[in-house]
Amino acid sequence: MPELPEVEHVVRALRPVVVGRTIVASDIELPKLIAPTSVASFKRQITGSKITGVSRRGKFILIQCQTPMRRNGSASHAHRRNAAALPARRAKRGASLILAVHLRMTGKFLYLSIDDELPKHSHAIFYLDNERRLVFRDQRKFGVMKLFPAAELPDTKGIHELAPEPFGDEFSVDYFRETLSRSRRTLKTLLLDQNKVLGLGNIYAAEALFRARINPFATASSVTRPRAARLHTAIQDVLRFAVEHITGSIKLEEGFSYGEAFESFWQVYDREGEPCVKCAAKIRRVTHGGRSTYWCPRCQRR
DNA sequence: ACCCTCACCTGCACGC
DNA sequence: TGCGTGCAGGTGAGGG
Repeated sequence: MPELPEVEHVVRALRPVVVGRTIVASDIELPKLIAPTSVASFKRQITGSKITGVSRRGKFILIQCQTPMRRNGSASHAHRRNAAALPARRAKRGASLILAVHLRMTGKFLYLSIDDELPKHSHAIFYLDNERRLVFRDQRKFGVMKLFPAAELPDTKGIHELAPEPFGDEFSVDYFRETLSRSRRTLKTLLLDQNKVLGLGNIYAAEALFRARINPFATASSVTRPRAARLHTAIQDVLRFAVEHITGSIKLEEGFSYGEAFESFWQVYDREGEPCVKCAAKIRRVTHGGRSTYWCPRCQRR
């Protein structure tokens, strides 16, 4: 159930095992996973393409693929357009595609050998040229996959609106303060808006607010400069800590696990009624819109 | 632009 | 044992 650190972990785990591999065949068991693209079109485009890179934008996993040179009329429309627009030598290499994957709540990648049994909820299977399968499974079926020409990445809906990466220069204290000052929503809500602050989910938002000692229900625009700076630091610290401590291999089981350091890492999330680690007050929880917010009523008074 | 509710799905833990 | 309820780390649509 991934927030940015979990997605980053998946990217790092995928990269060494799939980059350089060619997808020789695929099965899509759940057409809505790739909608509105049809299964036939998806397979036609992806089959034979070589995975050239795996990266991340926010919580999207971006798998770069290079389609092979096509001989005749079997070329895709995108390829044909490129062939017309670009020099012949470039066109011969085929099209550059991106498979953007969002895991949502329960999406996972598995890297299986050919005789490993497919687990339940395996919705997409990519057969690689080394007798292995890259499997996407997703119990709740919320995950999405989208295949499009690499050139369209900057314009892709859902991606181009995303806020700057939390570890990039663009996500500065100034940017953060500006963003807060323009919103009258509560901090908790704002921190979950991927177009404003990128990478947090329900857990890390709660943890960042706790570390910054700021009330989740404070109005964003009313947060003082020093508090905004504190929260900015807390966001980066929380995400960085998680990225550094998530462990586990996609070769074996379900994506990732948390190292021992995590034992004491979640200080408020899922700890309703337990004593605050700093002041021993009882951690509180409220739900709105089906989502829980956890906080310490004493440390995060306002 | 915002807020709220609902929707998308399955499974698990809980209380009776 | 079962059954009903609420909850789950994400996001988007639709109405106000």
